Amino acid sequence: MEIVCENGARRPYRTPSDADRQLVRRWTSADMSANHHSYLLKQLDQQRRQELFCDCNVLVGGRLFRAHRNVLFGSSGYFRMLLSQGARDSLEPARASFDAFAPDTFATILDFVYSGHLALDSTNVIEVMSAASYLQMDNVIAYCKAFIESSLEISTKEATEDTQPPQSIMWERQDDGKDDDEYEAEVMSEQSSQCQSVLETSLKEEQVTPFDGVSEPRRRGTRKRSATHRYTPDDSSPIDLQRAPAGTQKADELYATLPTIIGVMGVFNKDSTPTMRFKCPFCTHTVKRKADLKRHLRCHTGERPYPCQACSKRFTRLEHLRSHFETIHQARKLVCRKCKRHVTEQNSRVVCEGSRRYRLCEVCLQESGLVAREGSDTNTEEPGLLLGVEEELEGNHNSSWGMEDEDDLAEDSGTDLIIQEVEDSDEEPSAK
DNA sequence: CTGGGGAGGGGGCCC
DNA sequence: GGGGCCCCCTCCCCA
Repeated sequence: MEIVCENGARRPYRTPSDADRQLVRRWTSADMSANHHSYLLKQLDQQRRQELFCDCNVLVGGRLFRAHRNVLFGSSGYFRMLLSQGARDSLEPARASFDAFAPDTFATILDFVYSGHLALDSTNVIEVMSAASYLQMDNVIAYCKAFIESSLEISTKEATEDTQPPQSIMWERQDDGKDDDEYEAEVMSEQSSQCQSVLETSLKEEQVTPFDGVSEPRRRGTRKRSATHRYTPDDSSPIDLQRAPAGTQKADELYATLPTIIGVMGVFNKDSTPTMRFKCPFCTHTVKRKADLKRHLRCHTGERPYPCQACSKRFTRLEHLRSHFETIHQARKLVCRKCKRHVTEQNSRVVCEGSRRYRLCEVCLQESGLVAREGSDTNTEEPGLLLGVEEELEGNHNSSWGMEDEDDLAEDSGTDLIIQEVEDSDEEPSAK
């Protein structure tokens, strides 16, 4: 068998060897694919910039962006929904308009779609993330999350190294054939492991409990006893996405940086009017009120602004602190801890064990053989004395629910309160 | 091993 | 928007 070339020359046909096949296979796989994708994307980007074959007009805040519906369709869940609803074969350009976010924000996202380069910095990351959430672009959201975590990590390092953080980070997608989910998982995994290692290092150095920056929310009702955050002087410094301190005002600051577009359309009311809900930029949770979102953000930032005066345990909410204090340290519940019967102020006594207090009825008190002993950790108080203590605690209740400096608190607490300074541990002082 | 209760965390919603 | 209440859930401890 012979092969006739274009110039008329004849060559004998040779069965391809294994080496030939390997060469072809190698050449047609990764490199060629990557080059082809890159080349194609560049061509599309050039066409977009020259407004060639653009069949989609996007109006954002009065500024017109022209793009290809195929590209938008393939990049955004929102456009996928939008474009699949319209006439598929229509020659008319598709149209979309957004007033919810800034033109520059959309330009950043559109540049990413056409180039794989996402230009993030501390001033635009939240807005880009929110816009991406609106446009249902999970990969952009993942990059923004990674950027925020990276910024927090940089600030942690900076606290010890005192170096200037980078002003911005350009996230560039590696064209390695991975789909969005794989890439997102990889980015998040990488960032997570980096943050984890930094946290472990700082824990060893500072012997403090970890703050995990912008973390995944704990499952509802999940308690993490080891995550109690201790107040430090740095806690009062405000958060900056570029240099985020392990502090207490993170939710407030994050909340302040939230752009207006964080509001998303939710389900429709009975009268067909849409309800506005506020979506958390870090998870899928939505709330009706913006103030509730602020509260929710604390479960991502890990901040616990309300320390217990008695045991230094910290809480995310004042009401949780109050409940804790009344239950653990004030014995407000008129229930005998031993027999569980309801009691009154008159027929019960408060037993103090360390900083913990609980009530025992007179019967259980006698059975337990508890007597007041000077200098003992376990003692009981006469009702009169108890009343005086509670009045003082009431005063504390009104003046400051644990927002004061803990050193001062220890002094102010006085001997009557029988409040002990606990070790720097998250465990409750044992009452057993 | 299991069930009950205490403690704490988080969401919804009212004032 | 903040404070507060109620409810539900989960974890932990203990009998």
